[in-house]
Amino acid sequence: MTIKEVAELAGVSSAAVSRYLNGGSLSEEKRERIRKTIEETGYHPNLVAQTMRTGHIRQIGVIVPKIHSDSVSQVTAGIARQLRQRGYVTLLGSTDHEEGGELGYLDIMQNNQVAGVILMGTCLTPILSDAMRECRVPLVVTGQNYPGFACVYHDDYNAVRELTRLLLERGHDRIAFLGVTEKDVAAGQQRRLGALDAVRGAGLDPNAVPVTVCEFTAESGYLRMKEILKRHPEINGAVCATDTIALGAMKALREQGRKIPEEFGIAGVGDSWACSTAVPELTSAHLYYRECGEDAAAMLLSLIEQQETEAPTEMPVRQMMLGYKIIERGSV
Amino acid sequence: MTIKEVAELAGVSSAAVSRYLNGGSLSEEKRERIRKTIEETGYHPNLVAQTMRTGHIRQIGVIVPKIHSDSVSQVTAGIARQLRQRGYVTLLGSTDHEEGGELGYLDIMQNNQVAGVILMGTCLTPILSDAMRECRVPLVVTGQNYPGFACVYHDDYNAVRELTRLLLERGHDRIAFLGVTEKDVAAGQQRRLGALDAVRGAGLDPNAVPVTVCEFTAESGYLRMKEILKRHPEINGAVCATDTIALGAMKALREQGRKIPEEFGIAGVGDSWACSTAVPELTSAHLYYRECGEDAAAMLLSLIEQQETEAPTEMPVRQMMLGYKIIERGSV
DNA sequence: TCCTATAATGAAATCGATTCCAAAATTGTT
DNA sequence: AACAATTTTGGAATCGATTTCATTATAGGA
Repeated sequence: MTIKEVAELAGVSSAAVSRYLNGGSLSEEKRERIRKTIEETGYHPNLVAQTMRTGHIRQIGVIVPKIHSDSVSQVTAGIARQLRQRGYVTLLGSTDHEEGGELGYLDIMQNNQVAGVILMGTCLTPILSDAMRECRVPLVVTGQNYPGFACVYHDDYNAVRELTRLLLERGHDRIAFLGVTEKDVAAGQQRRLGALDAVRGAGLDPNAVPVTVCEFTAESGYLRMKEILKRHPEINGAVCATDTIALGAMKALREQGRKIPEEFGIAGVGDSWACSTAVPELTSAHLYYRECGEDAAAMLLSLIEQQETEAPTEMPVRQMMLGYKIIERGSV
Repeated sequence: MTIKEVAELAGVSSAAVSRYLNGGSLSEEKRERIRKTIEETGYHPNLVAQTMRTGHIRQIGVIVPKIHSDSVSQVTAGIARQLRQRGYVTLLGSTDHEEGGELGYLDIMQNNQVAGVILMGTCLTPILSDAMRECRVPLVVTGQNYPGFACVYHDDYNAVRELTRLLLERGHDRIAFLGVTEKDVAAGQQRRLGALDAVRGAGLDPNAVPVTVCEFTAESGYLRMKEILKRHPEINGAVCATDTIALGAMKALREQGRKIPEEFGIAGVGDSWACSTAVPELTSAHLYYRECGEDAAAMLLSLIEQQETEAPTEMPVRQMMLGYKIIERGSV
């Protein structure tokens, strides 16, 4: 079914049908004939042809490091939900943490003529930064604060700072920090800084805090925790950059017979569903992943609409930081 | 940058440039001039225009019930990976379990002129079945065996049967089954049948097995398990339709002071990462989610390629069942 | 050298929509 | 009734690619 065939059947020109669909002067009589024909034929305009002619496409590219991950899929759910509500569809690209995967997808998305891109940030390399700057369509970053780019991200620093403060208040004053790669500014650097600043704020020596770097897995948390317990048997608490790491670490603590929370306090970040199935339940900082996705999508769409309507006035880069909520459970 | 501009710069016709890109007779001299011009300008053909002209689009619609879920995101990762490898992109639609959401997305995908659709199945309603049959592009279902449609799914029945057999062999001979809605044939009906048939196979009475229906959450598993323990204090084992439910159920068991695995055995399905962080670690049936996604994508692409090349010969519907692997851990 | 195959070439048609424009129809004003 | 202003209308151009087709250049064979 094409617009021409509909026009033919309704006995009008294709221009008339187009005007019917998009608004334009049309006699009531033809309007009715066209309405009926479209109803009977079940005609839907071809979006590809529409895009071709107008240059407007309602597809948004979403580039994520690995869709199979609790936090990533939550953010993606938020994005997809918001986009759908506003009549857009999601073009998903999952890099599987492949080196330079974002670059490839940035190209793919642009070849597909997407109206905008949401990039879930992990490590910002100069080469990626360049590619992002050269991106011909609006772009919003989630989960990281990339200076100079529109971002929606979490208050990682204060979330972990408060979490650590809670541990210290509970008397777990010789803590270790199980972090992730520093290449990841939000989850790596910010969370570590938050933990160490809380230690400093309590009048303790941050240099005495054992700091280790884990993968984003429970297995890695388990192994690193075991090492720390061997090297620093005196510690009585651990702040972990993610829940997964914390849950792995708890296994190591059980093996060593450390009593949680009496002799040892532990906390994670992300408020994963698994927190409440652990023994004891894991204290964590809730981050608003879904909202992050929704806000990022909303921000992107407003950038796109701005670009389409207004003259290209210079606009300020928008950065949005979302709060957090400490969920206290039995592990501290 | 359009093909015309490239042609202009290279001093050839746009037809020549098109032939350069798609193969066709071209003198070595022009070939070189075009190559250089494309390199200098960084020209990429406009995929929308290409699609417009050829009718071939390299986008696949993927409709899932809820992207924020362990199993769903694993399958999606497999799909996206396979599609990317073969030069396709993923148009993601997450229905958030909204009533009739699949129908809406089926329309959206077709309006976007996708080359094919992968539908992650949950509940098959007659109305959905009709919509799927009316789908104008090839379609593959994952996770469910919908008769008459191309499917890639798991051996849910035998996975749970073997799991249950294991529990019984370990002496947990008075088991309960914590299932999910029967509207979901794979996770609801097949898994329940597997459990009950194993009971029957062991010479026990399947009618004596308490069966309950949970949501797909740990909280729900916790509540239902608590009820079962109150009503049937004699039971000494539980087979759960998902790991999440099982992990929730374990919390109820702890509260009641049931010793796992000495006095009580429990098992789940899905081999979630959280299985190995539980105390004791949860025995589960590993389902090949990622492979399911990859195989579904491969199957869809072969259908598409078949359709594009061959005459429309009548082809048999392909149904692929994937195996499972029992991962025995401390909970049985 | 001449003639026939074959390769190379670009003008033009095409995909399905939107939109400009000039012409036709309708309305309102004297 | 005559004219101006406004609305309605469909033909044709357009978006950026591919592909057909007729034509020209080249190669190979006698």
